[in-house]
Amino acid sequence: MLPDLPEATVARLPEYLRALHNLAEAGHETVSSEELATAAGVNSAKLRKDLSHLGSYGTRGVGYDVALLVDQIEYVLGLNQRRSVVLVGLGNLGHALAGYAGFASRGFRIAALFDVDDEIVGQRIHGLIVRHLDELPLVAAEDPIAIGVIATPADGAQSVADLLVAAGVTGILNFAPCVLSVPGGVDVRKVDLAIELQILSFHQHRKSNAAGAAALTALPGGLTGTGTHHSTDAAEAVGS
Amino acid sequence: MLPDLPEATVARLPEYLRALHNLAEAGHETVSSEELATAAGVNSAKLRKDLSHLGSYGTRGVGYDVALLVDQIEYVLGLNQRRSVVLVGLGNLGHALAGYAGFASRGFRIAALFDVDDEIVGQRIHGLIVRHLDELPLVAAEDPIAIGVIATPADGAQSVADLLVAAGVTGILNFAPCVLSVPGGVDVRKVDLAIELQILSFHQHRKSNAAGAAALTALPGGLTGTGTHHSTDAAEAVGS
DNA sequence: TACTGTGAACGACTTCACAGCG
DNA sequence: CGCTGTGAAGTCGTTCACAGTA
Repeated sequence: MLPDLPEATVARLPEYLRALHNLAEAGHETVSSEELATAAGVNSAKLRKDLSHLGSYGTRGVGYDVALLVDQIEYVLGLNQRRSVVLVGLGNLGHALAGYAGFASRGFRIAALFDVDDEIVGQRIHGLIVRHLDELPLVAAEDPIAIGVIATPADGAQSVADLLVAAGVTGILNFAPCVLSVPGGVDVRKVDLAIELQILSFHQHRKSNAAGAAALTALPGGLTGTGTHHSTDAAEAVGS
Repeated sequence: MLPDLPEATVARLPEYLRALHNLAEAGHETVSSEELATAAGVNSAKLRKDLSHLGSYGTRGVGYDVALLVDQIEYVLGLNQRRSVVLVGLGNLGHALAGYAGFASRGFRIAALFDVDDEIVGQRIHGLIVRHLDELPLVAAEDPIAIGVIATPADGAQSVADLLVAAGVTGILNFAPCVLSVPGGVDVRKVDLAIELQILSFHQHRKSNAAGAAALTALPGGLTGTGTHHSTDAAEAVGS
């Protein structure tokens, strides 16, 4: 029933979905691969190939039906069934995550907040009482947890992951700066601010080192601006 | 001077760096590719190839000198020169980011906080006064800004990006759920919680759909546990 | 001997370019 | 005619397996 999607495609589907929601709100009923691609920040060939993997049917000469495509993508991503999310660690970051609107927007429900600090346990944050981490098994027994978000310091993260796994969680989003080891079948994704900054730093270091050399090897024709970037391509009109 | 590194390698260097710092604190003077690889959550072949791109010299039969490797990686990533970071948008998330310790830990310095909301401008957050976004050019003129972090709602993000670029910023970290378009030579990286959750959701949906089929097509030999995962490989000891 | 560094095989993803359909 | 869907080519990244060295 579910097609086998390349990881790279899966990672882009949520972006397509957001672009489609925007288009729907703006009143578009159909959209061409070219339009949707620019809205999502990719090129149209990639978008078409991605959508073709879903077996999704566009209409040649017309484009894709926006509402239909939304349904297809939401189905494939499993966004129909509401998934319970628990958040562990309510320091600065956890506090912010608890209030993040994007959480609720796509079928995710924050089921509980956990911490181990006595100063934090018992507090009400964005409408939920923070419970002690020890209660996690009870909560999980009541209402199966789909996804656990770890926003603790690095040293506690592995043991939190172990608890989550023991409670039946099969998807973990890790904000702690460390590697987690989990049994097979459990999916871990990592978000790390410091890593992102260091990658940006590399590219700047690279550019400033290249600057001297670039002056010497300047291309005849002198079109600058095609620098190092994996980012959104800003070229607006490539004259033919 | 700087070697040409594959993007995939660049993205892993910060993780190696963190692992190395941990090892150094634990008193290790040298480390083998195998040890470092597990500490960083990759396999050893990948690690060796990555390091070989830096032209880094390990010692055959021994391993890598921890302190030396730290220096090499920090140099390549450009972490020697302190880079100024500005943060735009001090809602829930921005507030948390302003207090994030990881910011300062690797040569990044928060130079200023900006917002447009009169309720927020003027507040002191983690030791810095929030300034109005209009003052960005002044701040940039005084002290060149390397990296801009956008933590605003999606609708404001593009114009913030434009202002940052106009102020000479060449690296942007975008937390807003939207695509930014920037001129060539400006590097944008995106962090999006909702996307990560949706990817996790996909894998769960996939697993639960596969469950029925898997029971029928169970492999002779019956080794379960090698599920769908791009995550840290949890295999602890693969007996030979 | 124990480990690194690396050519070569492999696999994944992207891009091209066009056949084919509405 | 315009646009999707897709084979085929090209690019990038990973893994293997071993030669070579301290």
